[in-house]
Amino acid sequence: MKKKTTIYDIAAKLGLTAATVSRALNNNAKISLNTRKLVLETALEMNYEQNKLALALKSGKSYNVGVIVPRIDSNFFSSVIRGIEEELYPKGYHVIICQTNNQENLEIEKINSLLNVQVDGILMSISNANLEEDKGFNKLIRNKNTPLVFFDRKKDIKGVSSVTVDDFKGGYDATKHLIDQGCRRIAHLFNDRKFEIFNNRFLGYRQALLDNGIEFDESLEIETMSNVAEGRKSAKVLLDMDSPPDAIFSSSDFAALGALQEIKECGLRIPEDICIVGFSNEPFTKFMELTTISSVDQFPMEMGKVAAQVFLEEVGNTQDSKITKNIVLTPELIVRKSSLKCKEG
Amino acid sequence: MKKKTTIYDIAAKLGLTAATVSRALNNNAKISLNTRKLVLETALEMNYEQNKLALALKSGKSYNVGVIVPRIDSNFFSSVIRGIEEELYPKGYHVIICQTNNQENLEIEKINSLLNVQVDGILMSISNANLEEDKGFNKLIRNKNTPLVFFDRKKDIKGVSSVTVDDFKGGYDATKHLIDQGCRRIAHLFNDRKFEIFNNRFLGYRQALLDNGIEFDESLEIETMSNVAEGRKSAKVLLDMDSPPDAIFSSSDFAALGALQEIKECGLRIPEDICIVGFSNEPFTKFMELTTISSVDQFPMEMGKVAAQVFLEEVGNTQDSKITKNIVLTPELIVRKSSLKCKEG
DNA sequence: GCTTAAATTGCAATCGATTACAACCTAATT
DNA sequence: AATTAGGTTGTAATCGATTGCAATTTAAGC
Repeated sequence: MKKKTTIYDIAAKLGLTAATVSRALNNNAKISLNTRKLVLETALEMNYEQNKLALALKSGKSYNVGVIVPRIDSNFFSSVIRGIEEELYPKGYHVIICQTNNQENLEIEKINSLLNVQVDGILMSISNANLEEDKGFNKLIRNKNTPLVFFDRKKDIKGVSSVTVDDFKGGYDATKHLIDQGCRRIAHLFNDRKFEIFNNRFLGYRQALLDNGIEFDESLEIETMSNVAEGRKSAKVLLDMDSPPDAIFSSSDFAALGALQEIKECGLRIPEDICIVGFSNEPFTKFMELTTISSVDQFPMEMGKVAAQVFLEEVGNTQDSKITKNIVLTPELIVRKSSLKCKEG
Repeated sequence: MKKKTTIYDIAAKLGLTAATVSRALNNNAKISLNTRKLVLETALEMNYEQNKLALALKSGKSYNVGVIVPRIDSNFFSSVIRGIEEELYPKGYHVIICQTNNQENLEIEKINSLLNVQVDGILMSISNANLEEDKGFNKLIRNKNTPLVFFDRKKDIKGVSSVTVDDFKGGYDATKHLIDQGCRRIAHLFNDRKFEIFNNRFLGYRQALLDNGIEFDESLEIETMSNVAEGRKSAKVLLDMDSPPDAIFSSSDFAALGALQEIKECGLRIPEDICIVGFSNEPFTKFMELTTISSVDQFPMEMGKVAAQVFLEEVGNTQDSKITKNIVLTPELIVRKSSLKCKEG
């Protein structure tokens, strides 16, 4: 059984035409009941399976979508992809994965690569916010046949839909929660503000302070990359201050963890002395041995599902009047031990 | 710019034939330097991009591989997939993701689905070890055109290659390490032994005890599912014993964490009173605030790369004499605070 | 200047499926 | 009995690229 059987094989065996077989198989056209039954039986017998490649070429639809992420082995992105796959598979689509490692050139290259294999759409989280509108994107946009949907990290390009999370609200809620816990000197570990997501968390933090009559203190705002070591370093700086903060809101769970470790090592208590809230709801935040970490959940799987739905709408929409959707999901603050002073919260 | 340009468009513009254009584009046949240059320039001008779908249909190679996992949003599987993608993309392949949620029927369905879209190979981690050799697998094997490679969780089918980790050694090393730390009553939280991987960890544990003159005690061997709550439950059982263990080797990091939490809450110290070693080296094991958890690293990304290499060999091998490879990777015990009594380890 | 070989390019089939249109047969209507 | 409608099936083009073979042009050899 080397070669796969085609409709021609079936046709030959039955003394029919491929056209007839095709129609019988598709139940569609008016084929006599007899031949239809005959074809169906023979197809089963000969182990026939439709070659979707041929179909794709003929129909112009590959039923493949490409997903581009910086890396797949991060809880956030793999959860988004899970959502995408679960939403799209039942509709007949397959999901092709591409990683960029945050390299701009790879980003463009993989977009083109996906277009070459005739994907019906591309869902992506851009790695670099600074990216000017260049070749790859322009080509995507110009040729309206291939819908593009951004998720989480988007670029403002007209005609391109996006699904993001309300980072401003996330930052705001986290900060407000800390204020409600009685904290007044609230530090913020923020990440590169050139990224919309980080900037919005920052702005939410500032606004919450403002709304509650707390003046922001720039010395409490420390740029910190998203890893444990950097979190520790920033915490050290904060603890060395004359009047250290009584809370830290970190735009990254990893930095939050680093801060937590540093603070505990200095003999301070969490949340009694210093409250901590992170961002992203990484799995480990709830897997702490003692002090689970409060964090902001972004519902990545849900984000994937919604992005998939937006894509489905766009491919389904035959009109030229494509409506651009910019969907913003609402994040949710998950309060855990690291920030819960009063149990009656 | 609605429609994509094809070689026919180029040919028409140049008063040539598609055949000539194709050859010029492929540098291959003997096309005069003039026309070649002309074609190349025009192609660039018209923004031509090869339609890989047409190529795939013609050549019989889609340059797509399917990867089937129970779920993608687990650190282990997403790391494997990362490895696969990084290894395969440079060779011109794209990776299609499928999830089974551990449902057997979905497993078969997705195999067939992938075969229908003409993937050049399938890499998979089976969800259920009990699976009898049924339709989907048989079809794959019978039609030797599509290589199949198992990773991590395999099935013994002749003619099918696999890449796994030496779970026996992982279990052995973890246990031996605990013995070296002076532990003598070593408990084991194991998972469903119908799975080869869990059974091998179990056997490694037993063998290490045997080799070091420690008799195994069945009451210290508790079947425990891979989650925090179950880990706590089992730890409770162990702590309630007349002579509780002085160490726990868990076949799951999640169960290990549960045990750690339970033990700490009971006021016992780790590692002084009880040592703990987990399995899988989940990210959170090193992100503990105080007591980082020792664990066995399975090098999932490496596993993905190796599985991809095996696939590449199999597609590259035109001979009918396919050699089945069963590669076993060596895991590595990562010793952390939860099991390190003597600092001079 | 004519034959022959070499260099280019075109023709047409192929991959596997779909589908508009044509053709055929059968049975019903007048 | 002839016309017609309806039901079935075949013919051939199409999707976009590749490739063996044929055809043509060009250049070389004598």
